[in-house]
Amino acid sequence: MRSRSDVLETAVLGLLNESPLHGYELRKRLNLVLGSFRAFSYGTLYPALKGLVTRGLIATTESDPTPPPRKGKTGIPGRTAKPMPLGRRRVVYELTAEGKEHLQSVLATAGPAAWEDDNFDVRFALFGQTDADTRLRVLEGRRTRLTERLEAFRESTTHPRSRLDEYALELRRFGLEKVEREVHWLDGLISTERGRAAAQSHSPQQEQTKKERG
Amino acid sequence: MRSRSDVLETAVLGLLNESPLHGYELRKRLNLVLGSFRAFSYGTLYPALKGLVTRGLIATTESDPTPPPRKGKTGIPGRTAKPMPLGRRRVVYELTAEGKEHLQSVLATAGPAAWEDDNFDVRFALFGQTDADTRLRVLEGRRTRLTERLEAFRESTTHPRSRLDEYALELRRFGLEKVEREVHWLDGLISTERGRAAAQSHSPQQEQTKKERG
DNA sequence: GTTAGCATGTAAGGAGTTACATGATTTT
DNA sequence: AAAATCATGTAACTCCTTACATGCTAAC
Repeated sequence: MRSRSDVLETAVLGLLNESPLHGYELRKRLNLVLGSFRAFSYGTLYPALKGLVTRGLIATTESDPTPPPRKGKTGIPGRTAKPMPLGRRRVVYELTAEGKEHLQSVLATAGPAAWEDDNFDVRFALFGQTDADTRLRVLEGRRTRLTERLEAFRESTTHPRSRLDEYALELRRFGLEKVEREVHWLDGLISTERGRAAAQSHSPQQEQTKKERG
Repeated sequence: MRSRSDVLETAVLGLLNESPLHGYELRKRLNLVLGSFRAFSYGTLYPALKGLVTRGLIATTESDPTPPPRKGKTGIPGRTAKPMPLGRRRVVYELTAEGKEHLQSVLATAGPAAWEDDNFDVRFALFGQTDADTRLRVLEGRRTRLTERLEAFRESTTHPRSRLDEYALELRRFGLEKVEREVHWLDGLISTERGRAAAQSHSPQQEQTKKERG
């Protein structure tokens, strides 16, 4: 079974589902969307794309070298030993039918794999392609996970196995605060999602009585 | 040229400088001090300790099995020949003279290696063993680093190369907020350190007073 | 006319994890 | 007597980075 990171794979699939892209552009988008906290290099991206092609989840469409191809030289002179002379060609990737299917099944899961540290950010970034029910369950799962961590954190503070000095304590305090802030952030998101779910479930038949009807 | 992580190495040296420890205990302390955001496994720790021994920075002192020897068996019958059959023995590590020297030189550096994401936490956790001048410079260096990041972040938002959807934007916003909070945290620490430095320069009792500072 | 950015890839290797192997001691 | 925890270690593997190799095109 596929267990691990999948972060890059999911991110690539998610971005390509929005529009086909070539590797270079893909990397920029990746690092924009997952902004600053997770930057992948080409040495990671290209082999990963290769793997996805092999597994049939994405397909390549070699594009013409630059849209205006007025320069001749298309004939390839003499030495053809190489598998296409590298250069300003672009290899455009897009999802296959299986790729779309796979992505949907990934985005529909709401288990630990979705809310653990490594994966949560990507999954959240792709919430636009995730259904409302799953969004809510992922947010709640993450919230539970964080409060568990908070619990363990506080316990180890009240039962100190060894004394920490001033600075180590301050570092812990700040770390705790970060987690608390994320929980608070999640609370806001969760209530927004619940509001949306309520509005949506009433919407098809009857309009929710939110502001009007006073 | 030692460039990389060094995180574990520095952390180990720092902890052993406070008191000699055996591997198992060391790991627990490590994960307490660097709490939750960086947990190392034995598969990482033991080889690292081995390496530090090889490099002469730490030395082992094989301890008697179980410190409280009230239970018979204190004598330990003719052993010593074998590398000791695995079990409840403890290999206690402590810093050598070179190890102490090395640690001091590491803790005295205030360059990017001290304030980049990977290393900052460990360096901060060891501020209790760092001199005031270096503490301040590390904090300021980190602050500058973070404000640079903030700048780049905002620029890429005001010059959007591609539009991000609602959730991706929210993720970015929250990420930005985290960085802003850390800057604010640093501001508090920096002013505390400055206050301390001022107070200390009035009572030049012990400790080093070297360095100019005009 | 040279620098900077675009574009694609490969090879070597570092840092860390999981799973395994072994066994003693404490607790239930 | 079983289970948990203490304690040390190794082997295989994963993920990712750096450095390299190649060459086009735009801008200064």
